[in-house]
Amino acid sequence: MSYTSSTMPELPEVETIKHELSPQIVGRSFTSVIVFDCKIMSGISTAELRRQLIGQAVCGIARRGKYLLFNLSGGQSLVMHLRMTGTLLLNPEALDRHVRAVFGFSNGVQLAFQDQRRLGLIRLVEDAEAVTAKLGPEPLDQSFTPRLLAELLKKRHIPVKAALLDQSIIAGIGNMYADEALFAARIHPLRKADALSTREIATLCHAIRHILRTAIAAEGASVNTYVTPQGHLGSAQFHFKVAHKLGDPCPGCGRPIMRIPVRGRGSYFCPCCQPITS
DNA sequence: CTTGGGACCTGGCTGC
DNA sequence: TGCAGCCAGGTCCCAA
Repeated sequence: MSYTSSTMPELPEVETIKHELSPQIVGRSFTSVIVFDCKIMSGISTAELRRQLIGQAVCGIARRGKYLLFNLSGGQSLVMHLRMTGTLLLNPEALDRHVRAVFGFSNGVQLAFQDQRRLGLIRLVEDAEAVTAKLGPEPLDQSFTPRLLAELLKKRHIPVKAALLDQSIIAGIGNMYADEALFAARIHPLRKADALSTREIATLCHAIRHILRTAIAAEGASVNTYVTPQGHLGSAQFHFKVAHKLGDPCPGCGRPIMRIPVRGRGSYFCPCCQPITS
């Protein structure tokens, strides 16, 4: 079976990027800003971006959902979202034609924002909270308990898969990890969120956390475009049981993995291990 | 509140 | 071999 679509950065990939960038960039200040594709920047000219960034230090790099937040010494934040095909690369040897912007730092480090499909975003904001306020809770926080998940899902009469993908309900889960979590919890993606039992929600909660933690330990999933800023391939895709595995035997029962659209998104699951009724 | 659709975007794939 | 057209999906936006 071959992978038919690209992985996009979800929570584990963005967390890995944060982890690799922090020791290189935190405490350093911007010395240069080059923008090759101004579409990536939202609402600010290159000249203005340069004027505001150069000389500012990066106090810290944080992740919220799938957003990467560079907190700056002047109080602003440089917010990046990689969307589908965005990657951040440290000190690239050559600039691919998909590189949209390059930031230089006081220690000589160069950071390239590369994005084949040009859906990624970079924004300079006064307050990162303005961007992240709409996001639901972080699934890896201690506070993300079965009780909280039950609270989030109980009024949602939508497919549970759609609920997991809704960033205002839970932040950071994308298509691949939603499928993996639902398989691990043996829940059909079309089950209504408000119809899950307490036991199913508890299982799903633990599955989400386990899947994400395992993927972070594997430095994310490299199915197509994703690489870490140091250029490593992630290996989380080797742990996948259903995501992007149409027709492969289910690791649970051996029957073929199926794919159905849920809210227009390809959803991989095992009809035998994840029955619609239960 | 929900669903459904389109828009954005481009490379890879399919089918003729 | 060439080319048109479809598809992938994170997020936003609009209509019903």
